[in-house]
Amino acid sequence: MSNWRPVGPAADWTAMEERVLAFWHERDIFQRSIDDRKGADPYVFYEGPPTANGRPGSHHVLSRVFKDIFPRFHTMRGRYVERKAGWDCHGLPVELEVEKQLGISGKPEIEAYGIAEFNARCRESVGEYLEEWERLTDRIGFWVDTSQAYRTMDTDYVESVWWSLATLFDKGLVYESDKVVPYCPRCGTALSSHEVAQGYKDVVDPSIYVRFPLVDDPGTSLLVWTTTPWTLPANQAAAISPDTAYAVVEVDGERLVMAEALVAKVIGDDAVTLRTMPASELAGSAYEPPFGHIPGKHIVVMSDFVTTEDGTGIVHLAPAFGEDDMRAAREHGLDAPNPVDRQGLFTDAVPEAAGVFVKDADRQLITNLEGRGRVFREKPYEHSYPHCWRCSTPLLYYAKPSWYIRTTDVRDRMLELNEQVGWHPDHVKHGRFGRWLEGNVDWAISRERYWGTPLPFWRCDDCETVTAIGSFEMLRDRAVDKVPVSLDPHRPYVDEIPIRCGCGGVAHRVPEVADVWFDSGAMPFAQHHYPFEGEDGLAGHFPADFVCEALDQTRGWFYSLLAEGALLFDEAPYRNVVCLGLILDPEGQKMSKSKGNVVAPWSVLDHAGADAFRWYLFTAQSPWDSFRFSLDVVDETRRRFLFTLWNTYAFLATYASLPDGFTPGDPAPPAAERSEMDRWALSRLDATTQVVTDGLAGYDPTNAGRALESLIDDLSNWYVRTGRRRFWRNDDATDRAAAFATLHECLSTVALLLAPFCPFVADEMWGNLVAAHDPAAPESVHLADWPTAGGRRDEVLEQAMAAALEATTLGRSARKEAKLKVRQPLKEAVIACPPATARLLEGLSQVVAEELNVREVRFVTDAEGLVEVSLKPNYRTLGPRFGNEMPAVAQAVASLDATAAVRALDSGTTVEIEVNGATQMLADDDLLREVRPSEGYAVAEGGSLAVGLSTEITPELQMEGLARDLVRAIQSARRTADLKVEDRIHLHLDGSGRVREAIDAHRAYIAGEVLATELTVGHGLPFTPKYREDGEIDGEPVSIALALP
RNA sequence: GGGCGAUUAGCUCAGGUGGUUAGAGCGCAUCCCUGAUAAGGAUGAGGUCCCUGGUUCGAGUCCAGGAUCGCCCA
Repeated sequence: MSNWRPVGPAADWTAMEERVLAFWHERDIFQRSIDDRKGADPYVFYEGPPTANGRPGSHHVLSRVFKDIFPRFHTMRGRYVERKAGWDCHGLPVELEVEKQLGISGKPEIEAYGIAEFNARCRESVGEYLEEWERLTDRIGFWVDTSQAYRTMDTDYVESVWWSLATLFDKGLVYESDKVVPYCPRCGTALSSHEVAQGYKDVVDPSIYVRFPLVDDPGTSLLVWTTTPWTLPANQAAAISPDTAYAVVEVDGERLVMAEALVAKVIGDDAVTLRTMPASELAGSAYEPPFGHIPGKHIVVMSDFVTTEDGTGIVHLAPAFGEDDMRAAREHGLDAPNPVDRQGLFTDAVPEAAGVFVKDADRQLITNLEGRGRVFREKPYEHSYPHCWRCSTPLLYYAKPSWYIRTTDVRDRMLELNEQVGWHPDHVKHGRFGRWLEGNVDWAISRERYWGTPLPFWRCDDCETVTAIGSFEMLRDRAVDKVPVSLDPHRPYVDEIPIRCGCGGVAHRVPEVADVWFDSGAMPFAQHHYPFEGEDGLAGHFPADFVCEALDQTRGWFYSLLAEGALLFDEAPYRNVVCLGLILDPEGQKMSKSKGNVVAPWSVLDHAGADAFRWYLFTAQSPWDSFRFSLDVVDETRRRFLFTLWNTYAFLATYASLPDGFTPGDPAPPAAERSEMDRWALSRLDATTQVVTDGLAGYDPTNAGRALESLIDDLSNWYVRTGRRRFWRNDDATDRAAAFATLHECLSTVALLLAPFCPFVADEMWGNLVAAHDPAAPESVHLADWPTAGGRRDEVLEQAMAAALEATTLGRSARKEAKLKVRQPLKEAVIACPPATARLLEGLSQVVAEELNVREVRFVTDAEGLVEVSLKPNYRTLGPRFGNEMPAVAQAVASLDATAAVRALDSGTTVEIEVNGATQMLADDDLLREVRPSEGYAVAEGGSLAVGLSTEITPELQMEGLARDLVRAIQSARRTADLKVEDRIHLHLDGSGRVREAIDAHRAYIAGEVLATELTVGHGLPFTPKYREDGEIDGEPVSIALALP
């Protein structure tokens, strides 16, 4: 009793996927796949939390399917793989979105609106697209538990983050410092270096060469170059390079001072150098500041950071607006006045531009300078300048107090830990990521914003001591007033909870919130509310075996995870990292809404389905390369791979379900006793199982997938195509059983191997191939164990099959050349090849004969005139032996009598050649043979063999060809008449004399092929036909009539 | 300006440790097959392997320099 479900064409792939999805939900397959492995060795996966306040795009599908494939694989391998989803909730992106919704902008307007209400809106906003994210996650088959998702805004999560910040504070790793930081005046907050990294843009700024007239040397000016004219009002000094020579040059009657090396570049050939001096001579000179309102020393100082790569070798110092400037100012005891407010507007200290945004003030400041004859030259300067990664406002470098984590303390440790991580691609370890770590600077973690984890630091109003609060319990203990039971640990509520300081005073929370990257870097412990819950701590949850994100996360999540892992646990938080490339449009341009080249994931899913989408992403190229993505490429994937797979599967299911078919478990000969084709298929299967296993274990789905694709191609286009007859109306029941058992095992195993890649079709196949027939088998492929290679690898056989394939290819080529169509049988094919190849091919000559439609395949390997032989040197063996004598060797080989040499080699002796006067012996291995049949055949040659076809068509062969044409015509008639494959018919034929002759000669063959239980010939129909047609074959009239018996 | 990566057919990509006809798919052209059929297959055209130099008997592959593109950083 067979339970085969009919398999139609792969027309509606998405409907199949929806069906499988429903099955998973109904039977709770995902949860069971985890629960089944409870107690097993855990395989830890961390979900890097996306922010769900926007629609998911195709690039999210990329990372989500890569996050899916390895956990699925390791689950099947027997590991316990929990998969907790997560959502990043805090941060500027969310605040900005809400600002947009509310139609407000900037901090003053937010505060006017009210922080409590504003944060409430933020909380709502992060869930806005949650439903779509979950729907997409489900539809692409990303198995992750969204019902237990961690959210960085949750009270428990925040408490864990507090614990970590307080721990670091108590270790002395947190400090507050006045530093020049990249600052977004619109958002009103400093940005961390990894945020700055995301916002570089090429812009054109005005650059000017400004005169700083020397006080003691009227008519002489320092020449200073700057690309930020707006910083000139805050000028405090001019810096020069201590190792550089400076020159006084005369230009158009004035004297200018600059680095000697830059004179030609800046002034040109007109410059007349009056004298040069060492930097030390220039140091200490006083000059007239560009703007006079802000007091300062306004002298020349020496500083190491000054170079002569561009500019004039004299740098204007505005300590409030540059990191180097600030350091130099400290060295030389200079002040750092800051005439710019938090919105980036000039204060009244700069009357020329009071109230103007600094970047907009450039023009009027330059005009002002020009009016006073201070501008030597102005030219637009194109450079890349950092912008706010969310709102695109140009960042200012700006001195202000910020909170820092002393990551530089663990820099070396992070480098050590990085050594333990398996990076994919591996060059990231010492390249992009390693170099980034080497240049580590302290992590600026404070943000003067609203929607984020509040820094758990309370500063005493009296003694200014800072206390770090590491838990809500501690907060309750220390709070001046009673803390509500349902505390929302966000602003403004925590701001309103003063605590008692040790000095007896009262402390208030500092106003800042934490960098969102600190939140996400805390997920290994915060997602489990560590250390507040459970005895086991992080056992089984740390470190991760595997994380995966886009390559740009080297400075983002990959870094924040490692930094927090090193600081808190002295351990690398992940063992393997897979980096993913960008999704680009077909022209290689970044997808962006403004360009209108975005491919929405839903359009791909609705049209091509999730399996095709996934397969494309896994196999198109290495994951870290960019994807030139379009619907077309996914569609091509589907046609090429999935349809081929489906056809093969449909073939098996269709024929197995016929009365003479097959039910899994039917007795079949052991693999070793099956035919060459079967053993070859099983050998290929075992080889592929090994490659796919190794590939996935090594985080290389690309080569694993490609190996699988090549197996499917072999099965479809060689094993099934050449073996179709074995499955249907094969009187040899043993052979039939062997064929079915082989193909069934191959496809069942393919379903297992494919399960992590294309979980839908894999489960669909599994259901029909395995689960439907075996009550003991898991009902879903995702509950099954990963297959192991069966040890049936036979490399000699695989080599032989490759030769057989080559022989058929060459034979077809020869047929084409001779214009002999394949349906016309020919007498023989002659395969000329070395004896070793012939031995390989002998067992497969039947297959070759059928493919080429020849009665006989003959091998010619000797040198008796049937073949022509030529010899070439085998460079691989001879090269190392003869080195630079190789040209002479090649010449000697060419002049050998090939026929005699081959005869000698075949009889086991060696061949002598003379190289530069010395006699050398060559063995069989040292010479490559090229053999081809002699005259009288249509020949095609390949690398190691040549195939000749006898071109003579005897009347007998012609009859046979005609009979085959007839069969084809009758089969076509059967189809037109809408008969079932297994319907028996009465058949009546008529035609010319030659046609009748062919029918007489091949009567049994024709009747057998077309399932005719009765075959009559001649005029006048002996029955009422169900269908009839008249036509021509090979120019001969033919009429066909058929009826059901 | 620095780091990392890439550059192979019209397009998308493969090409252990150097070895003498550089491969596949798509597209194109010409065909074949006909009970896997709303499929399948073959043959062919198409290549200065980015450029220049070097190492070597021999370089798509190794080395140096350069060009272009991308990402990251200053």
